[in-house]
Amino acid sequence: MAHVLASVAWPYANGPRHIGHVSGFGVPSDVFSRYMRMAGHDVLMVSGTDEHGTPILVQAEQEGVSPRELADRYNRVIVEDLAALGLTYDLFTRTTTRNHYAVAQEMFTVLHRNGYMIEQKTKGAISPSTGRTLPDRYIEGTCPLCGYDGARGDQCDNCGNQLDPTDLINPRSRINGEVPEFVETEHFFLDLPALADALGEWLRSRTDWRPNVLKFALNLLDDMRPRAMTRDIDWGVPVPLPGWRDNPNKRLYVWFDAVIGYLSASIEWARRSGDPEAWRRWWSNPEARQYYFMGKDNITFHAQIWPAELLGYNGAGSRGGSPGQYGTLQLPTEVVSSEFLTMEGKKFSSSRRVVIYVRDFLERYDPDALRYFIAVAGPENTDADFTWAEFLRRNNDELVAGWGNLVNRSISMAAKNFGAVPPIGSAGLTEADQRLLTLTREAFPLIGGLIERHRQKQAITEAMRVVGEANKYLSEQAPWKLKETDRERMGTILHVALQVVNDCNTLLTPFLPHSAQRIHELLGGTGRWSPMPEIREVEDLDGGPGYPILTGDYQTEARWEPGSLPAGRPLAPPKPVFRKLDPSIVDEELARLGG
RNA sequence: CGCGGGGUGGAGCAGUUCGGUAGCUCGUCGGGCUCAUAACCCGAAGGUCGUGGGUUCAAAUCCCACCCCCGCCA
Repeated sequence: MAHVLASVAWPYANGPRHIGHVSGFGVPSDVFSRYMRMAGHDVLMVSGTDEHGTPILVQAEQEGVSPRELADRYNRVIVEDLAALGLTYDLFTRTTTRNHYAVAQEMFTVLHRNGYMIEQKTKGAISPSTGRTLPDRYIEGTCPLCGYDGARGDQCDNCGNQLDPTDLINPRSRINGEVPEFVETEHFFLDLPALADALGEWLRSRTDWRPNVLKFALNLLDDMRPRAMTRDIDWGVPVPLPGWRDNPNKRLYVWFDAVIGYLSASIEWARRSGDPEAWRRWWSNPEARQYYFMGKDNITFHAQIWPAELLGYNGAGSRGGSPGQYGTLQLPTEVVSSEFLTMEGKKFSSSRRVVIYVRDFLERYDPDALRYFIAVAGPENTDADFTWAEFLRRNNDELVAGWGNLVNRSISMAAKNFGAVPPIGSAGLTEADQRLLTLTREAFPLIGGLIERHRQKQAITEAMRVVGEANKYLSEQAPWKLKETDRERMGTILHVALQVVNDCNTLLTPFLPHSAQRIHELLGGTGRWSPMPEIREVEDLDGGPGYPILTGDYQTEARWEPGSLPAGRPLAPPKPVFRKLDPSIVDEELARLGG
């Protein structure tokens, strides 16, 4: 038994999340966590909505509400969506809690005390009308190198060169078109060069990551410059230093505080659990394992910035130092990053309506249908494309025709002919029976190992292969032909088939938890098999406004091992578990997409 | 001229780390079965593994050059 921290990327609360988002961080982290719990590990899965930063302000202005109101609105939408997908967070919170502010400030304070936050004057762009930092990507103008007019402050999309906002010819704000002002401003920079050696040592000891993630992370080591961790902005966590704390226009950089969310959420979870120190089992214990789930755009922050913050907090960089009140904190065991999902060959884009929001998807389709698609065809190691035609095919030809049909044909034959799980006949088991049972038993360590190594595509494919073997077994044994001639043998075959259906259901539980619960019940099981998260309205622990959290009790009898359905357990004729979709949905959905 | 990913039978992908008869799911065609959501099972057709060189007894897999596609704050 190990302590396993599942740290799931924090969705940004400036709008509803689409299926690309949840394919990167959501489903993979839940599959992993559900499996690890079934395998007997003590899992803590935490996340929340990321609610600071300029895009929230921009969106709030567009919608004519305060940033807090906007964050409240989308926090709730996102919480509801993640709950509907069945993602089993121990705590899904938000970055606007008092607890988070305190933890983020403790991290900053100790990093500063240890010498890893250096104060520097820089030239920064601000919006003259609001006085706020104008982030590089919100500035556009003409590229000085290629003359392209739509170049952004950080990079030109036409020629690909990295730019500085001051390089741009005719710079203007993408938010409101005004000309940015470049002013001298003071900020705190995370001293990455002082942490580079420690970071490199840690990263080079990570040998079993997905190769593309590791390669990307190692590349980052080549360019370690100090990075600003404060902003000229009035929305965010105050900078906890004299002269800064009360300055309404200086705040911590959104990414500085967002990654701290993993720690603050763990602490919040512990405080709510009644044992305020419980979080240390995952953070202070060198034997514990920490996995971070995200899309590839977040690799920089999880393989560089966050480990650097931790190393600096621990006093492990070249400037030395000592940890603060949390003690030495553990660095990530693995940064598990997905690639990107595209939509009908195009990049997701809300403005161009090349998008399908989680909420809209779940209004028309079942959560397990989406979870199946993401698990079997998602962007695990390479970009993947979501098309409605492919979704239809995967759902109808694989999920319904393969797995759903196996469940349905075996239970319904047993129910109609025996009304219960039939016993093994006096002739015992044949070689074919043994073969199928053995093959199913052997699938447990194989598939478990694959999930543990984050090879979920291969894992679910292997589970579906067992399903295929069971369908083949039924066709070869043809129990329906024995109704009049050898009822006992018919019972044996169905007994074997039902055991395998039960075990396949266990193997598929991490991927398809909603249907797993139903199949568990169709097989006469009682109680909770695959638990679901619940939304709970809570008070802020330190006197702030209340908010909804996602949490749950995920203890169940489900174990990652072959089960045993007792002969004689009553069975009723089943209703289909999975919905077959009409091919017309493809055209309907395509018509909903823009452009 | 940057960084990252990719180009394998009709579709989607695995295999490339440590070279050795080209594999999976689906589709197509033919057959079987009828328990099951017209689902299931068997068989067949279909690929010069982006292009051109090179290394090697042997290359999808290693080396060099080139072409094309897709991303670059989710």
